[in-house]
Amino acid sequence: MLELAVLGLLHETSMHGYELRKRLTQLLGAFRAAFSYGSLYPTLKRLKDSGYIAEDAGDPNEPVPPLTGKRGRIVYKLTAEGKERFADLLAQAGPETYEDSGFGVHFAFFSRLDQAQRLRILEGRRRRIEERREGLRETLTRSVERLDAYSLELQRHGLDACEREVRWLNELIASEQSGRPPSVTTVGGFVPPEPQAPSVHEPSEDPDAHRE
Amino acid sequence: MLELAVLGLLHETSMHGYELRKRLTQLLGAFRAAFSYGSLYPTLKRLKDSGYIAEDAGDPNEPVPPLTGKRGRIVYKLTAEGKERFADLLAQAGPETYEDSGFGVHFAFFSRLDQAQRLRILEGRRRRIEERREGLRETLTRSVERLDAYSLELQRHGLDACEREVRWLNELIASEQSGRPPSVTTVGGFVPPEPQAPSVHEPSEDPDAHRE
DNA sequence: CGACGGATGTATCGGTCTGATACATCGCAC
DNA sequence: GTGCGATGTATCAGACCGATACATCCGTCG
Repeated sequence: MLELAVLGLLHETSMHGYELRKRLTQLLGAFRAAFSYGSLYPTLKRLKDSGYIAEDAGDPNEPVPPLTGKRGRIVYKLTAEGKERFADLLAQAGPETYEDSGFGVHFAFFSRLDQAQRLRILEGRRRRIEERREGLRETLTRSVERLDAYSLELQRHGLDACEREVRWLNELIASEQSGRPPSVTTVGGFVPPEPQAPSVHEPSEDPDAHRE
Repeated sequence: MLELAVLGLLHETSMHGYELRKRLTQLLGAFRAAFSYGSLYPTLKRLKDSGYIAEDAGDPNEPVPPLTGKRGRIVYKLTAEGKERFADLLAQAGPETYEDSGFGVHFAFFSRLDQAQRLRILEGRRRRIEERREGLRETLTRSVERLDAYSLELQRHGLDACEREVRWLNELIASEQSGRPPSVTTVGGFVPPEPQAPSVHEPSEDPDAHRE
């Protein structure tokens, strides 16, 4: 997972470890806490040994900006093999792709996938969340007696979060299917009317209508 | 974390590993995926070696229910030291107590803490989520240009989730402060009117009014 | 009847990630 | 000029995951 994230970030710009972590934290802050240096630096070393990234000996026109002497920062750049590797990792969707952390990383680089791949991942994620949701519903209906008030409240909050995410995913999937770029300002569940030919049959209003 | 969760579950009933994992998944399904056997069984061994749990040689009145022969299930029970250990772990709130997984486990056993401890943990969690929320807000206002539409959507969804959780925590905190048990049926953000003396000043309607 | 799959049950292993820690430099404020 | 926070690289012990192995029990289907 970290590997994919690092390659993805270096795809945009060359960076050193410290900055990588900051960008990582910012980019994935929504879905996972943050990757720590304890995994970042070993990963960088591994990627370098594999030839996916290489030390970037600094642009001559930017002579080591603030840092000057000694063992300063180490800037990494993506190699051609690295780009290939990134594309492979991003496209091949293993089961962990739909887990919280994995999904966040994939989603962050969605613009590098085509529509079909995006749809596949979104639907896989939705399936995963729906399973979690069903589990919670079952717990809430079947074992109300066996759990104390706090546990129940926890289940309820989890269920609510699942339902929200499924709705979010449904909007994204509808967006993709209508060929439209991701939400312009879908803050309150409001989708702005876009000027577009009514191509297919539009899954209507029901946010839960899709198989099952 | 797993240690605390296992001790907490065995506090209620003696169980074997397989069932422990099922209960674990159910109880914490809302906040974390699940603990795997790869960490559960080593933890059980460690807890047993430490004397916090012990093999329960089966009730004589229930002579190994379905399983009969060979090396069947191993039922564990909590020892006196285990109960102490559980109380310690549950009460001492380290920084990881406010992380997703840690908070879920603590919350699940809230009924074994007193009101003051519950409030401390809820407020700590709220602080953590507020920090995450502020980070997301900053990203969304400051670096809109630098991120593509999908990354922005990810941030927005994360921000929404944070805001919801803060609101949830505020309700729980208000509940605790008014000495009332956790929500009876607070499904849609609706708090049923409860027959109770208007003890303190009731923080009114604003879900975000609390310091800051 | 036997064969097969799925739930139950215990257990280990390699690998990933975390949290703590160490250490060194830079720039700034007091 | 001295401390202090941000920048920067790096390692280590330990927690946890995913896969795998293996064995039993039970129901179903040919």
